[in-house]
This record gives sequence, structure tokens and C-alpha cells, in this order.
Amino acid sequence: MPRKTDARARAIATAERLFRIQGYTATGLSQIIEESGAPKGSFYFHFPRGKAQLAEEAIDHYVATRIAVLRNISASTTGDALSFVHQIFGTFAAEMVASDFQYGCLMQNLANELPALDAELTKRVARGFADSTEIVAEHFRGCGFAPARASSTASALVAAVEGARTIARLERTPAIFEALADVSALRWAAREG
Amino acid sequence: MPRKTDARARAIATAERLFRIQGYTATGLSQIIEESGAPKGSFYFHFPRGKAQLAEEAIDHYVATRIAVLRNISASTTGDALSFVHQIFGTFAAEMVASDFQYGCLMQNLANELPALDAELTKRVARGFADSTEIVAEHFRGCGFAPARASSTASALVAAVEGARTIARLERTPAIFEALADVSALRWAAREG
DNA sequence: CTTTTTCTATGGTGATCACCATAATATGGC
DNA sequence: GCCATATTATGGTGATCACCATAGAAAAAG
Repeated sequence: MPRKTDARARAIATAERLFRIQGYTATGLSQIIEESGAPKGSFYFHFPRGKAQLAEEAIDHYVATRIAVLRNISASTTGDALSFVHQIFGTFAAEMVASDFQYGCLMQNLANELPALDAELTKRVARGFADSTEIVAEHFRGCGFAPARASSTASALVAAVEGARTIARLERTPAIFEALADVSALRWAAREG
Repeated sequence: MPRKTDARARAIATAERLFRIQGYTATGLSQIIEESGAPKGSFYFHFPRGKAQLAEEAIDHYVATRIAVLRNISASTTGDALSFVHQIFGTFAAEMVASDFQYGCLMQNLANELPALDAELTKRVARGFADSTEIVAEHFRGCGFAPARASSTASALVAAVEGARTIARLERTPAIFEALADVSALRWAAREG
């Protein structure tokens, strides 16, 4: 008994988009249903646990995509920490420019509305950050960083990217990403020069 | 004709607290009125423009407090960039621990709900970030940094603090602040050692 | 005390919220 | 065509949302 419609997938994609732009609480189910073009009558058939379940599936998709991006960057800069960092900043900056600074990070948006989230959803957000950080740390270890330093640097990098997103949305310019790249470059230049 | 009640001030303080914990959209006026103990009948007397005005006054107060904190730290670490940075991370980490990781940054929470904000409120959020960054940049210039490098470093620091807040709330530990401090220390040690 | 201003109580507006019960309709396998 | 499952329409639930009109109470000024 295979699926016959794409209403479910479209609802998830629309939810991901709107949650990133507006946030979780500020986005009503009616808007998601309307903009996704999905039928209004079948929402609770596809998502019996309602809005929370929809958010879970949206963040699962978001995290998977983000991890894939990080893995790609890591693979293309093997052994080169500075290029890795620069490419991360560059990629996220480009994404923001492409969306005219409308899109935030879904994990961050959800994390800033923690009291509205149930335990399961909270767990997935935390896991998204942990998994992202681990991939970055793994790359740094591959550059010869000691494990502790690789972890610290990875955490710092992930935090910086999140903060940069917030500020870039507000200022509507990728300047903050360039500032972070500059500071990183200084750091490595200082170590080696 | 002096003020006779503190209902207004209490509403602002409660709004600031709840907006920091729950976000702007997720916090209803009814909750603010109830928790502040303010009379229900006089809200639109004190805040004729409603929720938006309340948020404006809340962020004005928040930004003023934050700027005062930054100035204090700057004054106590004159000419010492590393101590300045460490004390910033330490202070914000301590604030988060003290509130059991409940409080986010009001500027960041509002910035993540931009579509729900009117132009005036958006402007004040942006100004809060700009003013904070300028104070940090000023300190770095006082440490002998060239103006461009002082600005980049200040922007990067502010972004890192914002991202760290998000992650710290989620993980319920100040570890991310320590990671940032470690990375900063490495950076300066590399330059000087 | 009277007047003026400041503040609050009451009770509502329509809109939207997430959610759901019921029944009808598609669509597949047979 | 028949049956079982998958999907959708309809029409609602009570709750909460931000907001407001009106009137009354409290307090300062004269």
C-alpha cells in the first residue's frame, strides 16, 4: 500500500521553511497547510501528534541536510583547518545572501523557544548541535589537533556560526561572516608565522 | 503630577523576563499582566501602542543594562584584550548558571522573530547589537589593535557570545563559554609566544 | 469640597490557536 | 464490482490571542 500523495512531504518542507523564517510559535498550522497546498482535512491523519510531530520531522530533515553540507566541506578541505573554517563561513554566508537573509537556523530558532517544546523535540535539537559539532571536531583532529583542542575549537566554531546568523539576518549583510573569517585567519597566521 | 504606582515598571520587567525565557510571540499579554501583578484594566493606559511598545521599553532597558556590564568589564581590563575577552565569557556564563540556563538574550530572541516585529522594534534590536559591538571594538582599539582589526574582532566576539548562549541553554552547562575562552587564549598565546 | 488628572474594573470585540469527530471519497488489491 | 485501506471534507470544539470602549475609583491640585 504505497503512498499516493505528496501532501505529507510538502507539509514538512513548508513547516521547515516557515519555522526558519518566523519561528515555531509564530507559525500557525493553518499557514503551513495553506502555503503547502496540502488538504486541510488530512493533517492529523499524516501527523497524529500534531504540530510537535511536524516539527520533529522538519528538524530531522534540516539536521540531515546540514550534516551533509558539513561533511562535504570537510571532505573537500582534508587536513586544512583554515580552508575548512573559511569554507564553512563562506557557505553559510552564501546561503543567507541567497535567501535575502530571511532564513534562520531551525535548530537555533527552536532552541530559543525551549519552553514551548516537548522533551522529544528538545532532544532532537540538542542532538543536531552535538552531531554538527562532532563532525567539525573530527575534521580538526584530522588536521592534527589534539582531541581536547579539536573539541573546543569545534564548539567555538559552531557557536560563532549560530551567532553570526542572528546578526546577519538583522544587518542584512554577510559582513559578520567575513569578520569571523578574518579573525580566524589572524589566528592561524599567528600560529604559523 | 507624579506617578503613583509601579504597575508600569513591573510590566516592563516581567515582559523582559518572559520574552527572554519564552520569546516574543510565545508570551501573551495576559501572562505578563498576571505575573507582574499589574492590574488588568490599565495596560493600554500605560502602553497605548500595546505589545510592541512594551517590547520596545523592555529592550531599551535590556540594552542599557548590557552596555553597562560591558563598560564595566572594559574599564576593569584596560589595555588587556585577553582578560577582557575572558571576563566577558565568564560574566555571561555566570549569568546563565545563576538563572539555571533559563534566560536567553532578549536581542537575539527578538532577532529570531523578525517577521513579527515592526520597524521601530527591529531598529532598536539592531541598534543594541551595534552599540554593544562598538564598545567592544573601542576596548580593542585601546589595546593597540588597528581599527579594522578591532572591529572584526569585536563583531566576532559578539557573535560568539550570542551563539554560546543558545547552545548553553540547550546543554544546560557553561562548557561552551569555556571552549570559547580556551580558543581565545590559544589565539593570543600564539601571537605572543 | 471640587475639579482635574491618573489609574483601574468590567466586559466585551473578532480573530486565530491547536485539535478533533464524523463521514465521505479515492485508490489499491482481489 | 467488492472490499479494505488511504486520504480528504466538513464543521466544529473550547481556549487564547491582542485590543478596546465605557465607566468608575483614586489621588493630586485648587
